[in-house]
Amino acid sequence: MAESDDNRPERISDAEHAVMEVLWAKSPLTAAEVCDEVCAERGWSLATVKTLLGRLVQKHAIAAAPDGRRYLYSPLIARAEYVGGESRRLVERLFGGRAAPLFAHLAEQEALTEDDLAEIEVLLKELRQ
Amino acid sequence: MAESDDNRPERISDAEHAVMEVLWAKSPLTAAEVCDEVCAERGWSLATVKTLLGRLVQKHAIAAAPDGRRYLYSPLIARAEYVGGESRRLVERLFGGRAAPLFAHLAEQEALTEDDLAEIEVLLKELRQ
DNA sequence: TCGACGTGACTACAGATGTAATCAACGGCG
DNA sequence: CGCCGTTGATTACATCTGTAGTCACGTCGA
Repeated sequence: MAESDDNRPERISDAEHAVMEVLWAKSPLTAAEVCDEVCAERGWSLATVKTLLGRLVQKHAIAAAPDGRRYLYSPLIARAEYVGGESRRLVERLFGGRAAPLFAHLAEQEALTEDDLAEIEVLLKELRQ
Repeated sequence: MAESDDNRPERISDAEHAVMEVLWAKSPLTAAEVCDEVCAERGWSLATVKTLLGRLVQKHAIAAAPDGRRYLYSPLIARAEYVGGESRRLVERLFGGRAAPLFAHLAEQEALTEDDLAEIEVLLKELRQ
């Protein structure tokens, strides 16, 4: 057990993230099926998708289950987990861990819609009870 | 006005961001002074800081004003600008541009302190009036 | 049976990033 | 006046990322 224990999930890059989104939306999928979902949108070739899938497997972010002579890929980490981690990273880096300033920023930038405000209001109430 | 317009600020990497933080906190500073602020914390050498400063100058993120035989570095982009951009990028990538789900996530992860909640409540009221 | 095609493995390669050493020049101290 | 240290510039180099080509192999249809 030399040093293999990468229980700390490795960083997922931007392009890799696009692939993850596809698998989170629907899985398991073959490489070709993943390509069907993103290749047009991002202007990728199937080869690119294969590379990304390979890297994600290495990073233990997805699993490759043999199915005949190809693989079916499925996410190993939950979307919520990833999203949570990334959010926390950002809040940490930019706002010293405090979420309120982030909220203030989004508000200033008018990045908050009426709907957002309403939803947040509801959430606040729930958290407060 | 050929094509020079790099008005879109180039991407600032993680390490570079650390340097920006120092300059946002106080500027102008010399390379050595910047190093005083971060080298210990991040385990960097002065050489590393110089490289990062150079790259930031190239990216037009900071300005280097000659002062005798060295430079004084100052931010060219405001922290609020950077922070705003990064926040929006994240919300865009992970939540389809909607801020409410981000908030919900932070709430779930218990990343929101009582103080955060209070502050956000106040902000909400302001936005709502 | 045989060849076209789907498929994963391997390779490629440029650019970004993290981290730093080395070099050359200038200016102040002794 | 000459040497040393400070400083920016240049170069280095491993790794990660984005994007893709190539290759070998096995399978299915003709």
